Amino acid sequence: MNPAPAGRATVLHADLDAFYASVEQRDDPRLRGRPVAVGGGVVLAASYEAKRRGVRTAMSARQARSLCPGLVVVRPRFDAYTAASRAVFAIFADTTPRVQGVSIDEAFLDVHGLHRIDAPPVEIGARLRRRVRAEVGLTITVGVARTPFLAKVASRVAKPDGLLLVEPERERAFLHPLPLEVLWGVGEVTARRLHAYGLTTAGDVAALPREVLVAALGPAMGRHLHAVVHGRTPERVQTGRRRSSVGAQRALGPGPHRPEQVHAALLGLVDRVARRLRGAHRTARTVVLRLRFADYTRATRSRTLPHATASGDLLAATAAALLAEAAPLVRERGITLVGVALTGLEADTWVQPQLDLDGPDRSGLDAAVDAVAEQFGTGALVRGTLLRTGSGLEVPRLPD
DNA sequence: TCTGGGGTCCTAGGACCC
DNA sequence: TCTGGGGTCCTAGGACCC
Repeated sequence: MNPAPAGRATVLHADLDAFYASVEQRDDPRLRGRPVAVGGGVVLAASYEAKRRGVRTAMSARQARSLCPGLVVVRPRFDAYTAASRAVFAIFADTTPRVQGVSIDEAFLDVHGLHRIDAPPVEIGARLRRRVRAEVGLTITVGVARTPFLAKVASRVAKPDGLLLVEPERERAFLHPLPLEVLWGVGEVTARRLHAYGLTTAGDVAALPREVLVAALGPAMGRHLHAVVHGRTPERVQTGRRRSSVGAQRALGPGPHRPEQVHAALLGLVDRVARRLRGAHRTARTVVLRLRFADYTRATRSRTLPHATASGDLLAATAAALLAEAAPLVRERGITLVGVALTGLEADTWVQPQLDLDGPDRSGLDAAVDAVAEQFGTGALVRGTLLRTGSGLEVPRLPD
């Protein structure tokens, strides 16, 4: 962080506090002021009353209860969280057109240029907090800084129910005393590696040459961390990014599970993600099967198709083939979780469903066209190009 | 401490091509 | 003859985020 960096603090990071738990406390007055965890077997979110007593996300409910005897565990209500998130994001969009959603409960807002007609960034942040509280009934913390990364760290430090501005000339003074775990992107493994070198703060890391970090952590993480502790991260908020994968998974419990059960669970998951894929007007090229076993080891198997598709049948057949390949692993280790992800997503200018025209019923082109209409709606225009018998049809989608 | 469900990005080896 | 270097794609695994 050489001389004071140019640029002004015009990036906001807005992050709802203990989101799921706060929605539960908002909707049920009996939960207010009490330690609350949302989840079933595992804690998905904890209220600040619970966090103060050591309850953490991803902890088992049993462990959480033993740490915090009065803990109230409530089942998640995802519809309520989605609705609350939409309401908050509507306020974001009303604040600035340049919003980058990070997850269901946080976003970056670029308020560069708004101060002339509106107010300084800190005041925009303060007003955002008032509006979210008044209109949605939730508390939100806002960090304001020159870059998204610094704004994110600022909101972490300011939580809960806070507002923190990091002025460009104070970045080093703000960042360097912080424990390195606070840095976005430094998790358990990286923190442990750095601790092994006797490093505990961001400032400790900043004292090291880049080559040392690269040697210790690998090229990407080493370069990233070096840039981070010297305040050199991108200044732009990235709007208009599209998701690059969709997935679903299901824990099956300790088992043992019969192969037909696993197969049926997988088909249910494929059906779900294929629907979401089509709902988003996207197609996918790669199917990834995710497995977890009784010994908590994991495995993935993937297959890339010659063409992107949104065909539920083809995706299901591909996933089933991957599961069949992994059958020996499943038998030996005992499966406890099955998941499917679709990657290599493509835009929806056209789709190429792979239809087996030489299938057992030999139903031919008409049936194939019907299947396309059923899957993609009558808005799909069938061009009718038979690429090769059995290989598929090109189906351009009409513009909305 | 025995663990949910949704994502992003990076690494490394092998195949294949020029 | 026998062996270079670079690039891309695919597959599997891992770290990290909320």
